[in-house]
Amino acid sequence: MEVHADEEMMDLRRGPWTVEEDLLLVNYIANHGEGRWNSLARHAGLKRTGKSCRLRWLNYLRPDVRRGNITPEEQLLILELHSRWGNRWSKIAQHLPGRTDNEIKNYWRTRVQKHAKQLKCDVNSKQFKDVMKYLWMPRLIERIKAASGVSPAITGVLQNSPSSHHHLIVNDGLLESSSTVVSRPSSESSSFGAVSSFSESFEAPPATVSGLPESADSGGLCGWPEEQSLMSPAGFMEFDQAWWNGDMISDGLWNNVEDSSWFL
DNA sequence: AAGATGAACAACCGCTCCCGT
DNA sequence: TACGGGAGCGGTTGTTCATCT
Repeated sequence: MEVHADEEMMDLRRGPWTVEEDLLLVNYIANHGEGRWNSLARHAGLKRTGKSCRLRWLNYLRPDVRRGNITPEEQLLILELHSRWGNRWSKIAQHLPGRTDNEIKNYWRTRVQKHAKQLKCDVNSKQFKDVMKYLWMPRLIERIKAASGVSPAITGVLQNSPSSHHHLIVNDGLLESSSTVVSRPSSESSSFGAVSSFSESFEAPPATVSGLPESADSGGLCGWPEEQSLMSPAGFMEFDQAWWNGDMISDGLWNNVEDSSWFL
């Protein structure tokens, strides 16, 4: 390949890193710190480009890199921050300590885009954003609550949420106050079947939360702080009305949602 | 048991921006 | 001010591993 002629001339390695290469890089940085990556690569005795060394260090070898599954809290943050900033992976990663932009990008592509594909809609479409906002994120919140109560990350998302909020649902034609929300009116009747429960009584959030933007620019799905929160009563009522009218999510889309448990 | 398929993740590529000269 | 090198970012590709048939 023409493109790699220079690298081949300089006998530069490509592809997966070996244990020996990792050790060389880690030891060099431990002794000399990070520096100019090209010269670092040379001085460390690595036959790699500076770029490759930087990527390996930042995404894999750095001691504070978190490994393992993306937690529901992190998923929720990613959904929210992506809705706010789009594909600004590094910016999003800044708010998920220990996670790299690459990891978040991969998560988005493999999980989120897959779900959009399953639902047969574009990941950037209003439809899919509604599914995220009204189905996926509530489910995540429910899971987080069930697992361990309200986490610091989640309280940040819920910064604008009321400390206690009951949601009106319709079940078999009866209005009742409940924490159960998000289900679909059946095609034959206007009743909600209970699907998920959340938002019942989140603790009052702290004034500031680490790991969250100090100044939000455009408002995301939850839209803190300046946009109306999903968790706010007004947000629910707006959603309810649209849902009741049947124009929130199309039947076809709903069938796809119903058929899958992907948002868990 | 073996091949096919898909998901998850690691790594690379090209572009842009920034900064020093 | 223009230019060149380094660094960072987002998109894309390649590889590995697990699951399915």
